[in-house]
Amino acid sequence: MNKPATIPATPVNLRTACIQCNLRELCLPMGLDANEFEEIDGLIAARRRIKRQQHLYHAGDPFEAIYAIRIGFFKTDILTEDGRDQVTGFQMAGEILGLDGISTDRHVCNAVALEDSDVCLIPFDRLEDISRRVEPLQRQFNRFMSREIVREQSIMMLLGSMRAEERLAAFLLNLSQRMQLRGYSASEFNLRMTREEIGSYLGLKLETVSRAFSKFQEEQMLTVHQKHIQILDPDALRSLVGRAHL
Amino acid sequence: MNKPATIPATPVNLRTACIQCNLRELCLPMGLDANEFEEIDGLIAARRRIKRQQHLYHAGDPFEAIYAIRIGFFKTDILTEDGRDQVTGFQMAGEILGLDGISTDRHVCNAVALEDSDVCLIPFDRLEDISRRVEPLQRQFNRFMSREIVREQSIMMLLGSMRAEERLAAFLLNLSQRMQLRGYSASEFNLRMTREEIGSYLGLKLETVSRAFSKFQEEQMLTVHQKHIQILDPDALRSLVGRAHL
DNA sequence: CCTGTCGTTTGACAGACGTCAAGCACAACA
DNA sequence: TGTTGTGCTTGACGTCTGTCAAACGACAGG
Repeated sequence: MNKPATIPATPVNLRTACIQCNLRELCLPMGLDANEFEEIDGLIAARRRIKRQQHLYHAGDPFEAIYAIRIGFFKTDILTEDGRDQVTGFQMAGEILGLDGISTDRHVCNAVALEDSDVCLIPFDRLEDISRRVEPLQRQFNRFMSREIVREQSIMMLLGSMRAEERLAAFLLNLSQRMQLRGYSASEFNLRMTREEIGSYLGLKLETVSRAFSKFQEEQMLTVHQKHIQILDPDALRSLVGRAHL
Repeated sequence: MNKPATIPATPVNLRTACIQCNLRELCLPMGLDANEFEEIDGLIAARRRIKRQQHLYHAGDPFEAIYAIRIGFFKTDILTEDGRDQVTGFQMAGEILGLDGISTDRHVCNAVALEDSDVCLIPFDRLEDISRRVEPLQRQFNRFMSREIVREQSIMMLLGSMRAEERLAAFLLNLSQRMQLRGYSASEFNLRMTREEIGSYLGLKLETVSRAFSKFQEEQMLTVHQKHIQILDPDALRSLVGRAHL
């Protein structure tokens, strides 16, 4: 049995990592042409395998690289000295981890795998370097940063102006849409996180999340069994989110 | 939609805009040396004067430039179709507006001046262009994007895990610190926004904000008269924020 | 198979904040 | 100086969500 020492050797040819990756149209190299793919050769320094419940990085770690998720599912969270703890996001294949570390040269949050995962390690100075030569990569990277800003704004909206059931509905619809983008069913999937983690992300207690699930099930909007979700009436969920509460 | 008619002519020599600007150590060109200042010549395309209550841009406007605030104070907010409205941030001199527009080529939120203001218009393609040649500018810009991500994460923490008084305390301390950075008093300043805008930002109703102010005043942490704030006991505010609620 | 643990569900209750309403302060303006 | 409007304060009350507690199912280890 081979225990992975540090960064496990990968048989993958990293020189063609992105070209061969079937996530390339979701991920950083989105929209690059053949020539440009040549140029971003060497963007990926390594692959790293992270087992369930392991950290990819910790808050406070020096920031050296960002990570593109190839396979798996992560959460990011922050734990403050006074014991406050909050999940700041859930990330899936094709999404980028670590952008918050750029500002202070240290990671601000923890990144934890919620299932066995596989990430591409992109040294940040290398990314900056190549970005200066490959305009579309620069453009794409800026878009990713901005997209993260927009994503967080929508969480702010959610936390600031929605009630429990609206929050959960918005959360499920968002998950559903991201699953679909990756070729999975939009209506049926398994949650990778606990009720407590959902609650933490949505600014709710786990009991409230659980009650909301039960309510949705009573009202035939979906079925829940453990982590398995089947959305029966997405429009009902949408109308929940889209209705200003009086 | 009251868009400002044109871009008013400015007598300023824009070729030396940043060099002569006393905000340069807070703003994008932070840390650039003399040579690099030469190179970012022409980064600023124009200045724009925005009167109180006027929009700098609207949600949905095509994204072409970001804005550096020279003088003044802004809020950004989002108004959804269903009538949900939320302030997503308050920005002061030296801070950058418009980063959220990069991802979709359209502005996501509205930017409204809360007092007569003056901004530097930075065409985004020009910024990208110069960033490719001037590494410190690229670096600095990436940091600004990342800083915005971190800022929003801290709002998420606030909205997700703090109670009303803690939120207001955190808000006031943040304002205070930013005032101080700009050479103003950390303990005494005027709010530029209404209770309703504060509430919207903090995910609270204006009455709750008002009550929290009154409570703080009763407890001698500060004095409030209208928009004038004097912080008497910053440590008391800090301990409010830093204490996990049981 | 039993047992302990963890995640979840559900109920009863309490408290923080929202809602609604009235009245006040201050500024703009006639 | 009076009037009007906007923003703010304060009170009474309702409700959503948090808190505390009990019990259940799934799963892992002995």
